[in-house]
Amino acid sequence: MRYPAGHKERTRERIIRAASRRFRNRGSEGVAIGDLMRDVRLTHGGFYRHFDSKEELFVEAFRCSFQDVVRRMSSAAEHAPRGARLEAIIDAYLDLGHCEKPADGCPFAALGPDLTRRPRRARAALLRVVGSFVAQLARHVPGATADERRRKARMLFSGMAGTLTVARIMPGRRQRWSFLNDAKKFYREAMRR
Amino acid sequence: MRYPAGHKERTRERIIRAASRRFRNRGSEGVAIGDLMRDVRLTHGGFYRHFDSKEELFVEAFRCSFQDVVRRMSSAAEHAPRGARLEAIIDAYLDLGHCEKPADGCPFAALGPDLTRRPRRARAALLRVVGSFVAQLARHVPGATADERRRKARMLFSGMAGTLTVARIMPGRRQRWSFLNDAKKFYREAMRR
DNA sequence: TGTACATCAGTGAACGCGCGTTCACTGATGTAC
DNA sequence: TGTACATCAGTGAACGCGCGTTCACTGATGTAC
Repeated sequence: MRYPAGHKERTRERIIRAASRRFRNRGSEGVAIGDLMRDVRLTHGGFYRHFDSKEELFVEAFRCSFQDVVRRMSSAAEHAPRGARLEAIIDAYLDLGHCEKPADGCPFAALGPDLTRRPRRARAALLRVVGSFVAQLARHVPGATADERRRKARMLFSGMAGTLTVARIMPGRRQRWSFLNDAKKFYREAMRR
Repeated sequence: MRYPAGHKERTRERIIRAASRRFRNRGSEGVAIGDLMRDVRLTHGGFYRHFDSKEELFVEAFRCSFQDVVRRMSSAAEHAPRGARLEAIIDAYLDLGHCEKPADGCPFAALGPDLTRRPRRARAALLRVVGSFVAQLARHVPGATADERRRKARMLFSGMAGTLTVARIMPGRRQRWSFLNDAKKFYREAMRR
């Protein structure tokens, strides 16, 4: 073969990462394949050696970026003392930096309603991805039963995602900052009890 | 004139209403002007007698549909007994019917991240529209000061909007229903204290 | 070791389509005289 | 009352552009012999 072993996989991965950034920045309709391939120093024609369609790429990109967020939240939790892990995750998710860099952030906050319009099958797959984050949150949420923790974790995720989206509309940095701080307090308390 | 007085205004209004439904169903990029004008039994060319651009229409449509939601929530509050008005609004917003008919529902839950990508000026205008709903909620939220009520109301709105979006991804009706019920309980309690 | 051939990631021209926007035109009614 | 003209919401052909997708081709390397 012309390229070393693993080359194709690496290229595919690079396309997915570039796409996930573009999708989060511009929305699922705002990304042209030509621009995307230019990001990874290739030409548009090569795209179809890696993906059947743009739709397939979108799902992959969502999955990939969501897993990044999960990892980031895990890391925040690990670096916090034992009793403060959930708060560390809340603070990390509602962080001003996260809010101001959607390209690196939670793809649900950047693309949520778009997922709503996908076919049932795709939605089920995307929901499973979201579920992995909820499960992670649930490990840190207080509650009598596993079920209760799961339910509270779902509220936490969906609420924080909506909050991050609202914060991103705010034109002023100060306003965003203050709003996010309120939200941190709100969700910390709401999860405590 | 060829048409009776007020005819143009009525047509403009019809276009806005049709657009607001289409935008909520398909997203801000999913609406073609030709289809839209066919909805109101006109042809695409006439569009520009009413709007400078599709962008202008989008903002108008958002405003219009948001006001509808505010009215619907007002009506829910009015029909509830004095002490249960906030709960009535929460129940109305997180209603399964609302969840399953995005075309008639909250445009923020249907288009939120899209607003994020508009220019600063447009975002400020859209945020003011959202603010009118928050102000309405704040009237019913318990709290020591007006400021505290406002802050809590913001959390309520942004959280419920995110929750509605998540519910819409769920493929099963039963699952949506159960999730929305959890959310109603969650926000009722969170607002109480 | 050398030669002929197969492989396949990537190239870039081309196709087809949809869509936002423009524009000359229509025709019913209002207005000026 | 009657006639000529102005108005303007709506029509539909046309324009231009961007974009998803296809496809014949390239050329470096691996493989068969």
